[in-house]
Amino acid sequence: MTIKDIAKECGCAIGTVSRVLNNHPDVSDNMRQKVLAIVEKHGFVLNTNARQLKAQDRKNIVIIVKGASSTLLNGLLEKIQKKIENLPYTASVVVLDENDNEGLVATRIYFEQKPLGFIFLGGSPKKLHGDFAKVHVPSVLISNQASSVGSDFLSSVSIDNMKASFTSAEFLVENGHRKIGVIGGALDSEISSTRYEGFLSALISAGVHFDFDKSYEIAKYSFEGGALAAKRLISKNPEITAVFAMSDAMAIGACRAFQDLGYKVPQDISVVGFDGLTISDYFCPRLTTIRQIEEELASEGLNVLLDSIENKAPCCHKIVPFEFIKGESVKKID
Amino acid sequence: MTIKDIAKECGCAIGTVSRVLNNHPDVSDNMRQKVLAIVEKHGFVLNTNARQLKAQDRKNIVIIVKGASSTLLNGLLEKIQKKIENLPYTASVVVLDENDNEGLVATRIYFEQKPLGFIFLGGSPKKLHGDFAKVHVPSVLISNQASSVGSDFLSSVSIDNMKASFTSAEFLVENGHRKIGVIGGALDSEISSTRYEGFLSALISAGVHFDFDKSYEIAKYSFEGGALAAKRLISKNPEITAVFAMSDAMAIGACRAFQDLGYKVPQDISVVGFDGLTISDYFCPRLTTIRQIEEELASEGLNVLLDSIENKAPCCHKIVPFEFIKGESVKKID
DNA sequence: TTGTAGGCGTTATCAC
DNA sequence: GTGATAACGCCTACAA
Repeated sequence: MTIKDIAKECGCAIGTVSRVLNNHPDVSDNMRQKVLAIVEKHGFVLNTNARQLKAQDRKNIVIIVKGASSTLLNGLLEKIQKKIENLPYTASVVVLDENDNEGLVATRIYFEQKPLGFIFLGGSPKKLHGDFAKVHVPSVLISNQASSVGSDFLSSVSIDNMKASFTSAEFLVENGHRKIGVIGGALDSEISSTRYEGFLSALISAGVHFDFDKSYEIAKYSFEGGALAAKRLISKNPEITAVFAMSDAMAIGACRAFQDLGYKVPQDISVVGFDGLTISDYFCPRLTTIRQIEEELASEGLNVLLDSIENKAPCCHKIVPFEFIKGESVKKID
Repeated sequence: MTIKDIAKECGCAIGTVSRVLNNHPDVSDNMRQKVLAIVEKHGFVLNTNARQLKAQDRKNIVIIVKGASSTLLNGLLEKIQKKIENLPYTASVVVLDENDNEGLVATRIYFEQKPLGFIFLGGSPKKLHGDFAKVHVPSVLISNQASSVGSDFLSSVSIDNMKASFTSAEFLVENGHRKIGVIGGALDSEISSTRYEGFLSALISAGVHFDFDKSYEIAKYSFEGGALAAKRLISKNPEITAVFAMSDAMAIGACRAFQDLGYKVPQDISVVGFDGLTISDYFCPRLTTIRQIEEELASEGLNVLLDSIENKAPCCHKIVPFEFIKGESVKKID
């Protein structure tokens, strides 16, 4: 069933049908009704491929979500999709797992679909090198800093990770903690190293020593990763009184592991997280954490992208505010 | 940049370029290399719209996810996308929030894109009536039963919710609980009413009375919903010794609320959940729950859909096994 | 082995 | 207001 069939059945030309279906004004009411009736009768709709082939301007924005398990990213995704709905664009979503390479995927999609732009929800600037340099459409990385990529097309919106981790670490120190363990990602990840830096400078400015080999455990950003790392950490360094975890998921995993080993949180050991996931407010104990404000991240991210797309604004790297959540997972010690 | 430009630059005809790009055998190696080199140099790829316009067979499957916040669904989504990648189909994803109408959205997409089929991750059979009846392509609802819809195109894959909730409730009863509260959805939702039915029949067969008005609290399937309902429940019926929550999220919310009110779980009150989310194994206490096996749900769901698409198999409603997780959130009482 | 040309379903620009 | 007709980018007989 094509526009042609409709035209034939209607006894008119295809142009007329097209005009009706595209709400062009220059069609007689009479004809319009007639066409509409037949269209309705067959439940006919225009072929999207043909339209887009013709109307050579795709208005699609591709959203690439890294790690389906992150509640933060899913909240963002929903918000952004909702916003785009009200704009003259469409959005398509690709969900990747931790091991996929978002840069490669984006590059493939770029050539296949020629979207207007990309939004990366999570994902690492590290993966946005190499092939991705060929992608010459505006993109924005949300929740991570991407200035290190040095691309003319890639913007980013994130919180000040350094300051945030500084704040958390400072809070631990202020509460009397001196022997602090860290559960974080490998330091070749920009985000992990930035958070580590912030943590470290808080300790340094408080005159607290930190022994990397003894007190830093590398883990995956997940419940399981946090739990495993917590066990390794406590066994090689049983004196620690607090743990700085680089994500809420890790923090929760760590809490679980500590409880399993007979330590109570925060009575026996304090834990701080990072992200401010919904669950962190329902977990027992409520997590002390850094909340990334979804609304802020989502709307700023989209704004930056649209500004690049519509006004050819140069790429930029925005910092949005975060919130320190006091929670209940840190105990004051002497 | 089109096939034509490549041909010109290459000094050959567009047919040759097309053949190279489609891996046709009848091209001289010489020519092939030459074309490939130029294609590579420009990073050129064929226009998807034009191909599909021509090859009139769209191979797209649309996945509609209801409620971005569910970890269960997101795990499923990732698995299904991965599976489809290895098949001669593409998949596109739409994420809806709790308030959207998945039936309406699917209907719109059906007419706009004419996909091969739909996969609903979560969502309610209730919403798949009405307009959705016009959607004449195979679809499958995953994690809920859809036989009640009575559509010839809509299959479903789910666990036996009745048996699962029976199992949970039975476990509570076996552990000495007689005064049990329920935190569930409104009973006009098929899933909630089925789970309630299973719960009830376990109580009945154990000779335990259940007073709906006094002991059933309607809540949203979320942490917050569970927490609010738990507070209402305990204030109107402080004698309960256990709570049957219809989702892990609700159960976690309830645990949080109980702790806030000074009740310890499971010492003072027992809680069972439903879903078997990853967090349920990390929460403190570990949740007693029903695990829906993602792998099973994902692969069965896709199989059912593909069987309908490829072999015109009639729609069917499959039951996949669940797992009862004992956890630590139920205490044996006398 | 390679080039040519018609057509996929639509839109838009012409005439009429 | 309406009807032809030429693109859009690609594939594929068919011809050379």
